[in-house]
Amino acid sequence: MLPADNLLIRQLPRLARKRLLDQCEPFELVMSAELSVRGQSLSHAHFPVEGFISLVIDVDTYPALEVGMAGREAMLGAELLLGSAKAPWRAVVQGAGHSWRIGAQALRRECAASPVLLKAVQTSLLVRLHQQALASACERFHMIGPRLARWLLMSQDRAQSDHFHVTHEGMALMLGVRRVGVTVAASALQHSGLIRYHRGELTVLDRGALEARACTCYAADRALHHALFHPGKAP
Amino acid sequence: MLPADNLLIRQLPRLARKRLLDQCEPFELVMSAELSVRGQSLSHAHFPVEGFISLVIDVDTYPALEVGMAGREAMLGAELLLGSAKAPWRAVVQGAGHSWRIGAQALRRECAASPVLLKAVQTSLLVRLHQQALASACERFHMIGPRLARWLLMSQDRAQSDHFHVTHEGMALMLGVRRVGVTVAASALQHSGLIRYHRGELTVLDRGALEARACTCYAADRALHHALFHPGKAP
DNA sequence: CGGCGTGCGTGCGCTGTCGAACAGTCAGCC
DNA sequence: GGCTGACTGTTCGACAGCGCACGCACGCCG
Repeated sequence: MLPADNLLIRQLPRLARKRLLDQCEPFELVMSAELSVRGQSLSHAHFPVEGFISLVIDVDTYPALEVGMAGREAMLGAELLLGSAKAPWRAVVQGAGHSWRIGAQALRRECAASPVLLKAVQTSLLVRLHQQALASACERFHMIGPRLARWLLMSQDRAQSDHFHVTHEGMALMLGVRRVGVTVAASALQHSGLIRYHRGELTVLDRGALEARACTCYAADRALHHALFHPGKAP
Repeated sequence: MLPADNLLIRQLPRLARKRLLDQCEPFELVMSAELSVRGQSLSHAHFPVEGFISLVIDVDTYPALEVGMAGREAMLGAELLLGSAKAPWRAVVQGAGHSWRIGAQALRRECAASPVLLKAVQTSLLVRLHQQALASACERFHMIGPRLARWLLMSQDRAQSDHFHVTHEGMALMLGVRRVGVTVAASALQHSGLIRYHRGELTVLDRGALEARACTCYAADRALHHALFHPGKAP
């Protein structure tokens, strides 16, 4: 793997990048591993290179619900800047792969020493804040089909592959719906030839069509990310 | 009004408080005024003393949806610390009253100069992040009745009065439901003697019973706030 | 005092999702 | 080669909330 192939790290100037990487250690993201559990502070921040991580919240006895995602375009643990409070969510590995991780204290130290890193982490946090606000509305208003399409697109972006491992059950937990609901929605997508899946192996066949079926939140999310990380540039 | 009767300001040590207030100017929160509009950066941060402010997001053609609240226990604009990006939400005054406001640049300057202020603003931001995550789940899973009860309690806390002005239409916009849905839920509460209302004037009669009817998010929200602002202390 | 706008209550049919339960199918393993 | 566990598909009744539409009541203002 290219040592800096996390986009947040890659955009750092050479010196700052080296400083940061010196403090990081490689970490293997293992499918379904939990990098943090509810009510505990995060010990490390992660900069995924290949895999990706979902932030999942549990309320009452309801299934589960994804409230955020972090892949190579972002980081997990930007909120460590704000203090080491216990988070109400779990961080679950959704896609296996390599990542860089850095201890909470070291991250704060590096941010204090490197304004450009600080800025990157802050922006990452701002993205999270905005994404969560949009996600609230998505959960309230949008239907399963479009939400599933959106989730597939976002996962594909982060998995950097048109093929990844996920079951209906797993998607149901992310979307906060029943497994059966996902089966219906996914069947429709498969029959239309947009995706193909078989026993947990899912392949995206037609991204364009999927984008057309996704709720507006997908486009909004990308626009947001772009606006914050590349202000001023055309899309 | 007591000059520092915003809880965030009040908890500052005397010197830091004075420094901050010197940079602030009084600002009148007028009912239904919009302190920021979608897609524009916030020009000032606010520390409400009496009124309170809702963060509202608009998606597609759907009604509206509240994604955050700020009253005397908090501040509006903590995210200015992270940069001055355009926010995807509107800030709407829900309860009239006094507030202190400070320019975005001045806020950043003061935070740089006063670690204790910085810490307070950071904690405020962390609270927002956690609240939004919980709110997502609330929007996905909970029913209108409990959500309405929760909203009434949260509003009462911030209005610091058992009486405030709000119509069914207004509550419907906050909860992202139809006005009729609120009418039904509110009637039930009124018939049970928990609240009383008449043409936009609403009074909470039985807080305890309301808490029993509210979804778990109300207790969760309070616990969160308490844990972050008063770590270590018993509830 | 009569009109009009705002706020509140009710009814009806529709639909997306839920909960529960069950059947079929494929993969790997002893 | 058959068993076992994981994954997928289907069905059924129930129901919360939706969109739409109509009616009523209060209060302000000319």
